[in-house]
Amino acid sequence: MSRWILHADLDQFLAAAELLRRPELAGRPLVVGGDAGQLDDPHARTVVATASYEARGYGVRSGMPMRLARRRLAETDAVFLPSDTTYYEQVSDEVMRLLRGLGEPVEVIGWDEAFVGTDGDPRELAHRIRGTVATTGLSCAVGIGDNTLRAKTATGYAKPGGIAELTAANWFATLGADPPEALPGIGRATARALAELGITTVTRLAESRPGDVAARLGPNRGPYYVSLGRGMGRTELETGPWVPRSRSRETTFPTDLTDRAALHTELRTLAHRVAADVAAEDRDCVRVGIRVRTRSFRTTTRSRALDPPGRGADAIADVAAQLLDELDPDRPVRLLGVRAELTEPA
DNA sequence: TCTGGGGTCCTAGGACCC
DNA sequence: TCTGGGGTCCTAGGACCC
Repeated sequence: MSRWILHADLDQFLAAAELLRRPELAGRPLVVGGDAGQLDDPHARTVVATASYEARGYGVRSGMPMRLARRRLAETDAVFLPSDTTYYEQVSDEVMRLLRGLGEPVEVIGWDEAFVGTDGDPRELAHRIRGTVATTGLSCAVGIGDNTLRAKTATGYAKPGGIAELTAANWFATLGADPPEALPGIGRATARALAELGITTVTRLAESRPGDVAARLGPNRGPYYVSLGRGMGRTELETGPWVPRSRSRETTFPTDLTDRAALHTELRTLAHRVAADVAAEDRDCVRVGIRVRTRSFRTTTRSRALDPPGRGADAIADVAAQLLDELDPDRPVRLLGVRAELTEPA
């Protein structure tokens, strides 16, 4: 247990990582997203993964359709780069290695985010984290909190590249009047459900009766949301390596597929990629799932135990094919995905 | 906003068993 | 079989995060 929790969040990570190896692009709007093969396809159905701060100045945001981003940046000297996940993982690994070298407990929670705990001076550590990250050529914002939730929420006030602090002492003064969506873990759907209960601010959420929220949002989630409103979080960090529980691959096709044989070909390709990922983990698959999204954006999933568990590509592909046959989509398919649930690691 | 890809966790209903 | 209550597993879907 740590007296203080710090949350470090790398600034515009994918764009910043690209600038590390292409410093000549500094200052120009930069947008990262899509695969290398789709970059020049004007019809590709991709979205923005990360926009640099310059690009954000033109209203470009993560998750925005790439075609819209191109339109917004049409009159600029913007640069568009495909996602290079292998490279980002390398850069991320190096940053996390340096953070672990600080001598404090570290919990990695994503490519560009980590919690660091300390019983010492949190301001001093925050500056040390920023200095350490700076040695890689990247920068980060740091949130200081008395638990994980307050630290992560604080980072929102620190971006980009600053330091902010949220504790029990200033929690409600800082965001009590904000909508519940200001809290990590509460999205649009939950916010709407809370609004129907008359809960429109963090303070009102904190003052709600857990049972009332549970009746609407579930026996565990309800009380959990109330605890979020109160600013409660963990003070214990999970410092072990991240162990994936599943591996999946999915593809959105440039144009919808209707041909059954073509769907099966794509499904097998995905299943073999998943099988390779499973084998790379040196674990077995216990359950195979597929995901089908049709033209109307309606998404359906099916899954079945793999009996016996294993990692054979054909065994995984055969179950996926069975599930697709049983689902038998009668509408044009825009996305196909295959997922493997994994055994516990050895 | 014609809406990616890779993950995690929770919920709820039905099956099944005692 | 005019029929209870509960636990657990399986499955589909929803919500959220980066």
